[in-house]
Amino acid sequence: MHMARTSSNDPPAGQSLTDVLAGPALTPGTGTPAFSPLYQQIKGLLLQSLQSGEWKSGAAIPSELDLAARYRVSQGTVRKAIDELAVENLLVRRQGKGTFVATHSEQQVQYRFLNLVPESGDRASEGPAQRTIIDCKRLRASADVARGLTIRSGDAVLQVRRVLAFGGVATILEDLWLPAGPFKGLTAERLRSYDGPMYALFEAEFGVRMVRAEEKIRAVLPDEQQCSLLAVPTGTPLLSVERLAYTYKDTPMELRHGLYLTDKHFYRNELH
Amino acid sequence: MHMARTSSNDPPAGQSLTDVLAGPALTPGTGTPAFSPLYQQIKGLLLQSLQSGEWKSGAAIPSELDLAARYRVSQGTVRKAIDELAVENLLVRRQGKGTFVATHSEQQVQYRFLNLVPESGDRASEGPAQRTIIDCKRLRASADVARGLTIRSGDAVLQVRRVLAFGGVATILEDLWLPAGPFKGLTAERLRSYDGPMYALFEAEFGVRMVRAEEKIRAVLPDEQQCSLLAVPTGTPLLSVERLAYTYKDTPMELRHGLYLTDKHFYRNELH
DNA sequence: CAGTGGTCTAGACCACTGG
DNA sequence: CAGTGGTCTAGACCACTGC
Repeated sequence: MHMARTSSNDPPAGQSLTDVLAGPALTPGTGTPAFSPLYQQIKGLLLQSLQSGEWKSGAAIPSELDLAARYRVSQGTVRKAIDELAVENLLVRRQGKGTFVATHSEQQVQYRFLNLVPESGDRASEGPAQRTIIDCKRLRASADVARGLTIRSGDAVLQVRRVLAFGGVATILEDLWLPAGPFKGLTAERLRSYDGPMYALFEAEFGVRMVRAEEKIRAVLPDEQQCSLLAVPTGTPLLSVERLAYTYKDTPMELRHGLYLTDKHFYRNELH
Repeated sequence: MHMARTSSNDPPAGQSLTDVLAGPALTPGTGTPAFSPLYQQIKGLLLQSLQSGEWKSGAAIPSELDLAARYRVSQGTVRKAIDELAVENLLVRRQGKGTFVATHSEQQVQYRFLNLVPESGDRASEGPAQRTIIDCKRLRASADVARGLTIRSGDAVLQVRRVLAFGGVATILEDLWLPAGPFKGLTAERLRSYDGPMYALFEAEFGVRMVRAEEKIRAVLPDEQQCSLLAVPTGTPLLSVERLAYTYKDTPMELRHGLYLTDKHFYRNELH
């Protein structure tokens, strides 16, 4: 078996890291073992603890020294693993306090996944969004929805429709599709009674943390129903935002289609 | 003067880093000196060398060991500085070869700042864009343009208009505004004769490297002229993409307004 | 004050590239 | 094979938090 480390720097005997790893991690199709740095393996273990729910949303994970002892590696190595998870927004470091599991239920990151901002650029000025749940239905996945969520066509899904308004002006119309399994018990009433971002509710009620998402954006003209829900005249161009949101391990957990009125707002993006 | 390091770990006497730094780096408004880690200061020096043109686009910068010797710090410290610049896409690391100044003139990153992708998701399949320069005029900055580029209203700017087509289908109509100073001598002919991304030409001809950009995206309806240039019927919704591109030191160097036809393409974005 | 993350060093060794 | 970036360790000390 290929090991990441075979030098004299190996930790003293005991339950070494390689003992708890699954296998040699071969690269399929090549005869050469895939080199996997120790910190990447640690990262995988941390990810596992996150996914398994060992550490709850918003809670502190063990200190770097504790983790180093647990995995029998140096602090620097777990640091590097945590660094990457922090960059990916799965963990949040707070100097002097500890390292915490990222969550959608904090004021400062309320809109982590919403790139629509008011013309002024200042979200605080327009105040919080007014959320209106239109309905929440259980139905069978269409081919499109099934493909997005990588489930079988016809599998049970929940469809949520809602409108977001800012300063009393309806601005976003959204349809969401969720796999019925992980979100069993979700109702329109529950959605209406929850005061906070939907992803925060998903964390709290269903233990589902959205970690990453991809969006496909187009310009479209709304149909009659969409016009009436957003209270805009026909012929008003809207942003169509199709989002696929993933939880850990790149598992798609939500398909979302949004229509954004970009009259007084715009979709902000940063390029690097 | 506040120094980042005052411990016994200080390097031996000689031209230490603090000798070459400008000042104490106070935080305005507070009486406490701003703590600036060594690697951040190194990062600033590297940035300076990039900005001054000491290292050309695409060229290798000195090795980590060389830089460590130059600045009299450990390899790990310059490593951390380079790490950040690599994350920001200012530098590119290549194991075994060296660290290079990022450039827009490489095949693999041709479309670093263009988020429009074909429906298939595969850019290679549609081949390279056909670029048509419509004109390149020298004129006086309007209030809007001046505000974006943080110059004075009425200052000389260059305006470029072009159309990009994919597979023969006009898809993007763009207007660019550039400060006339840094881009002195730019003509429509020069733009037409250059085979490659415009930002690559900017690097090669004017030493201007675009490093970062912000985009504001809206859905709009094109006017008559825009319709004819893109060969779409009136009433076709288009993506309006307003980009402000920056070079080093957060200096805005280009204002760009694009209209994207999202019929067979979409604007792709990743959320974290 | 103890405990946390953050910085810095010095040195060893590994993986990769090219002559 | 020498030179580059990449990993890992061990240990010291700094900055920040909260009791």
